[in-house]
Amino acid sequence: MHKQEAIKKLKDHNYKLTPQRELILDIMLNQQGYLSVREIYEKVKEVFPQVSIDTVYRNLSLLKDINILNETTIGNNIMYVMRKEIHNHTMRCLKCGKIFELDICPLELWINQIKDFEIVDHKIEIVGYCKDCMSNKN
Amino acid sequence: MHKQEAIKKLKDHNYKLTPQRELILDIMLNQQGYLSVREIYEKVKEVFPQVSIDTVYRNLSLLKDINILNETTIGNNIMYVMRKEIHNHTMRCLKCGKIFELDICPLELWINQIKDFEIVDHKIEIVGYCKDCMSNKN
DNA sequence: TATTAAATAAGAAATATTTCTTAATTAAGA
DNA sequence: TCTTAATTAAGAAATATTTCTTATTTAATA
Repeated sequence: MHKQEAIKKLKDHNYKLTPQRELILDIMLNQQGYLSVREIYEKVKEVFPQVSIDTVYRNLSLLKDINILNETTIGNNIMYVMRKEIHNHTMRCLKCGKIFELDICPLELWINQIKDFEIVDHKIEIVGYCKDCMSNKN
Repeated sequence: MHKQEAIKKLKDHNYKLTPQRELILDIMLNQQGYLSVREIYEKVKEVFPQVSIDTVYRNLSLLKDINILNETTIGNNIMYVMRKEIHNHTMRCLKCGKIFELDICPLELWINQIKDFEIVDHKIEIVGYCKDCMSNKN
């Protein structure tokens, strides 16, 4: 997702491009992994110290509603990440051979925590049994 | 980590094996991925409806202290998983070729959310630059 | 530039999470 | 079975997160 694309989506829905909203967009565009609301709020405050946390909640939720961000819940925690169009990760069924796209990247949750390694690329290969083959593996 | 091993660790530290503590251990042993404190608390309550959430916090923290559980923070959320001895996932440096062990499995955070697929195995391959080679890639 | 619907900050309110205190209970070993 | 240090439940307290209300400000378009 490019910035112009995101801005167009906002306009198409008659939402305004406020400085706060644009900053949140920039933060998410410059971020590989998932961030919690609090982490995003802290980053916004660096530029707008007076920002209301309500503004952050409101905008993240809105950006999710118009499919700019993906929202996920880990434990009790709401987290956001830029939406991806390309699906690099798949699950392959050992029985029927069907390939299922993983619309999430498990690595994105960890990327922020890996400090001593500059990640260039990664592959994830999951194998197992799909819904249809689960009960009939032979 | 097997149950007897965990119990021995408790005894070695002069900790008692209470029913609540044993249940928490069982829950974690029967769980592939990370769970939040709340998720664990809900499971404990199914057996001990009167359990205090403080008991859950206390025991999880204790089990982490004696290296039975791994604790991680995702966003604002504390999560726990059984400690693994086997490191299946590595990061390989493109420059010096060194292999670094990943003591976490990024997939464990997602495993609980994958409902329609029975995972048998998975591989994660990360490539990039290690700390020493980051600034000198040629 | 004037208009107006959308968005904002501020603060309160509602929930949720985490830690603490205390008195009662209990696991484990003598 | 007795003893005792460890553990517990209960409830309060301290924090943290999320939502709501209101008055004010502002982006976008005419």
